[in-house]
Amino acid sequence: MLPYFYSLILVEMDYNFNEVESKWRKYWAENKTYATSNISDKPKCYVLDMFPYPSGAGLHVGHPLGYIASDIYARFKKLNGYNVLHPMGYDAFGLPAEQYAIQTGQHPKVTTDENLARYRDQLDQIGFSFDWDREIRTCEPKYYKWTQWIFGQLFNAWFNNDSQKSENIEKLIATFETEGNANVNAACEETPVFTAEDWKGKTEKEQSDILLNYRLAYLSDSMVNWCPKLGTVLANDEVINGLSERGSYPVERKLMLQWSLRISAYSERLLQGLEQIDWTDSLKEMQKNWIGKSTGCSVSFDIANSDKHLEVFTTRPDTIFGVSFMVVAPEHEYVAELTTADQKADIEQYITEAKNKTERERMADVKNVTGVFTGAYAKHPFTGKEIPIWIGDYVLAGYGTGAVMAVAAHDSRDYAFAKKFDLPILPVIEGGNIEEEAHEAKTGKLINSNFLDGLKVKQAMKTAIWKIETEGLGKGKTNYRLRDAVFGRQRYWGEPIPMYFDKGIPKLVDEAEYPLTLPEVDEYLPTEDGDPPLGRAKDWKPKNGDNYELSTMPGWAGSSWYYLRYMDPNNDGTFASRENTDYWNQVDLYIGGTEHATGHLLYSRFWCKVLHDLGHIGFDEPFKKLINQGMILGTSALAYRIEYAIKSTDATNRKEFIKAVENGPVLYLSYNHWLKYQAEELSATELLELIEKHSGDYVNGLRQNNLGLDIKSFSPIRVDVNKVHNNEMDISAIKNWMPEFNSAIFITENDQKFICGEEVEKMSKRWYNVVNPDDIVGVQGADVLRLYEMFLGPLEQAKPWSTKGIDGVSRFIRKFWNLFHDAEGNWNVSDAEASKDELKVLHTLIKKVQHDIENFSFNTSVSAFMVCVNDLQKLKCNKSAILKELAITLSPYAPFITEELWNKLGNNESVTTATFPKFEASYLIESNHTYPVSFNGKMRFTLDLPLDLSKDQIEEAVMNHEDSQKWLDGNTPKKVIIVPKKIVNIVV
RNA sequence: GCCCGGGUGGCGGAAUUGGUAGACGCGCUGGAUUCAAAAUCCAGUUCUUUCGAGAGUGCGGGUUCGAUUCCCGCCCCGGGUACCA
Repeated sequence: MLPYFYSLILVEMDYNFNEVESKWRKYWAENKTYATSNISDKPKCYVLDMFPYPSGAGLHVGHPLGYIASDIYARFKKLNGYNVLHPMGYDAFGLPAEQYAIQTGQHPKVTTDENLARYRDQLDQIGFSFDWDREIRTCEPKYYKWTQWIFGQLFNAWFNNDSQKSENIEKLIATFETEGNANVNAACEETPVFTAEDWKGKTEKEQSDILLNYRLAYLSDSMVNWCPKLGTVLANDEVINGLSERGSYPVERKLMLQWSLRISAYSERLLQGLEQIDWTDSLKEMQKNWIGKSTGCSVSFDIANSDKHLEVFTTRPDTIFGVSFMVVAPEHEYVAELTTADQKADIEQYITEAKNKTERERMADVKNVTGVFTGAYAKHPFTGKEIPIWIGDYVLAGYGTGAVMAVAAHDSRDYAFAKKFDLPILPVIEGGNIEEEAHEAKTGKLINSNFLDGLKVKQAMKTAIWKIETEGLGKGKTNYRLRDAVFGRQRYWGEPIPMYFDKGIPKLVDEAEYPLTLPEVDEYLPTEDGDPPLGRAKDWKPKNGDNYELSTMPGWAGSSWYYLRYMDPNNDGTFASRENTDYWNQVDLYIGGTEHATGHLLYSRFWCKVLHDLGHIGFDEPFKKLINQGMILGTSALAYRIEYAIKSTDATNRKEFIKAVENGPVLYLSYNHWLKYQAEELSATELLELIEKHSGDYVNGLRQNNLGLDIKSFSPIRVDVNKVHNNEMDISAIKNWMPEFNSAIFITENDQKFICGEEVEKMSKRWYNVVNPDDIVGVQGADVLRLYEMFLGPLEQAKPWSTKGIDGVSRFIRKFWNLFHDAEGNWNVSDAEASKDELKVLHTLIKKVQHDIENFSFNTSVSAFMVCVNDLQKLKCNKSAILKELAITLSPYAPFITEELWNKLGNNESVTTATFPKFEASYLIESNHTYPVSFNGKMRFTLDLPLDLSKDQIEEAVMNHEDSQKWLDGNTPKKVIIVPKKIVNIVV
């Protein structure tokens, strides 16, 4: 034990992060160090994080990963003279708070505010440079006032296919009034043609219904994803494998009157826009797949003995002569008409079965091919041959026309259908193994195809479309998979949709009445009539109409435009002034998880384009560059519980004794013992000896009664990772953690350590593997947390959290501190001039860090800092000129310690006002370069040569080297390759 | 099935994009300091080796003076997506 005063001195000498961090946290808040001005001569840089939903569990170490990266970038940009917008806020409407409200009756606002306060506290500890004056919360009326306003903009807009832009609905109404809808080319529901006279003759209700077909926000009867358990509808991206994203409850298809947004109108622009933005390929690919563009053509097939036509969409018009049957979806509108009398019973039964299948069952049943013949025939448009028409549930009602021309030879699904029902398979492209499988490749020449014979597939496609178009059978066409987004939610905790109904006509709430605030309700459940919770609100009536819309907006409404509000967060006259949105413009860097690829990131782009088209903002892509941070996984700690029974070596009184000892202690085995036992390097006898050694009395007692342990198996038991450090368990902490470990016996390694096994899995409370950032900050300091999270690996890669190695970063911080202090802990910085070696070390670092930050390679620059500090330590460098620039360079990564040292270096202003040092190449130039010399690719020796030698001079110098003769071994070199500043290779 | 990523020591991961593979950190080994420990510092640490060297970046081939990097064919892991015609 150390004398008390001695340990005090030790503490004094070390960097006291607690004191320093709380000091600067306070200073930054009081001086508004990170407040950003909207007026500046400086170039702007907008660095944004995906704002969090404040859940009850608080932040875990995975959350700050992206925030730290963006903070480093923002601080770096600020040091480089940019006016940086780096805000934070909360996506505060959402299901968990409402579910909690249903259970407890506590208002979701209360829950949300509590969670939010904890989030703020956790974020503050990590030292982010957020401008908290710009904080936004999507659940606050002053914010959602403008979410409602944007909804109004969507309601009052339609998409003109000719201009490929949204336009004001007034313009469309004017057109209807002067010339009807015949010449209007809009993204809309199918609407019968009418003249100006017809339009004027229609009632208000009829006009309203027609306009709903055109509006970007519209009410319609549509098939929606209904989740009975959550009591609400969900958008397509909120349904994963037939289960709800939140809570994983079953989802079914249901026809409902619903608000939707016409995002499908923007399919092409959302696709094209991807070309102009700097996102990762994988993310762009996800959006491309989600939009799902496919080009081909529509073809109309006459139905035999009928005046109807069956229209299909195909991407393979080249295979038209291979059509051997047609399949329509069970929900297709012609099914009843097509069905012949003798097929009627079968068809009806099939349709009933298909209807009763849930989405999930249908998905699970993909391999099981089903279908029924309708009894009807279509006529081939070119050959006139009769083709049977079937129904089958592999054809989806919602895509294309809900009917396909089946080319069994060249489509695997059609092939499977044909095999199952013994339909003809007609190959029309040479090659492939038609006996075994469909020949889907788009290569080879056409055969058995009349005018297409001999053409290559690609030519045949063009020719077929041309022929189909000239014969009036169909048209070249593009289809998109992207569906309109269902916008209403039958829930309480969301923005009220600013609509009311007046004699059944939906009308927009007057702008002057925004925000339409969320009314209070007695319970957060649907009403007895099945209305959403808002139906419970008392005295909630519109001035002029009958009732308000009762559904609320989905979670993604508020997050679809929040990046705009940060630009002008307190503006009460508009969502954000044009002046501010023009200045801040696009988000220069957006960091967030990939899970929002088909939700938030698509909706935000959509809203941005609409606002742009309507003239409210000057750009039509919100996020110029986007980086996805990888998920941080948990590393669970395992202790191996020994499952044993008591065995007796003596039959006498066995029962009694067993009864007496049956509730023996729980035994846990340390990892290495367990490993050896599994590998049979540790015998059962040896294990028993080990157990005896650790449990002394217990095993002794057993033996005295002629009893022993019979080891059956091992169960890996998860223990709290926060009580395990570098795989070593703190046994006393675990014993206090949960009663079941209290009397347990831990069989340790030979060095008395108990080592845990590992299991990488998602961070979750139930695996006891959640690590909170505040725990790390409390023990190691915020700078260490920041540096360590960056050091963990590439930002974009998913990686398990592990505290292995955090000590290395902690050591680095201490070494860095010690550069400024002598052995006694006294300030020791000299004003002497820096040496050439010291300058070289510093400028190598500056160059590296600058390059790394610009390329988002934060992990490697932490390494560079470590190398630099080690080198300076070896040089015993304490020159202020070096240390000053080093502090600025490190400040984006470790703001607290650098702020403290910067201040101690005699600066009154925050380090954030400094200028990031420029590296000077002159310090890095070496007069000599060490050339590795290889013979036939094998490195043999190195040679120091001046940098300014010509190739010939280098060759001469190499050949004159004594070792060269040895490796040449009397041969003359065939070739000498010299890569300047890199390598010399001699081929013999 | 299809579309993206990825596979490098005991571990996390580097490699200026075709030029000395394994930076940096963890862990481990040895040493210094200490009455002792902690902390700190120094040295070593891909594997094999007869100490000359040889092999080596998932596997098999290819291009090249030279391949972790480029090409072809496989295997495995992660993510996305799915009867989308």
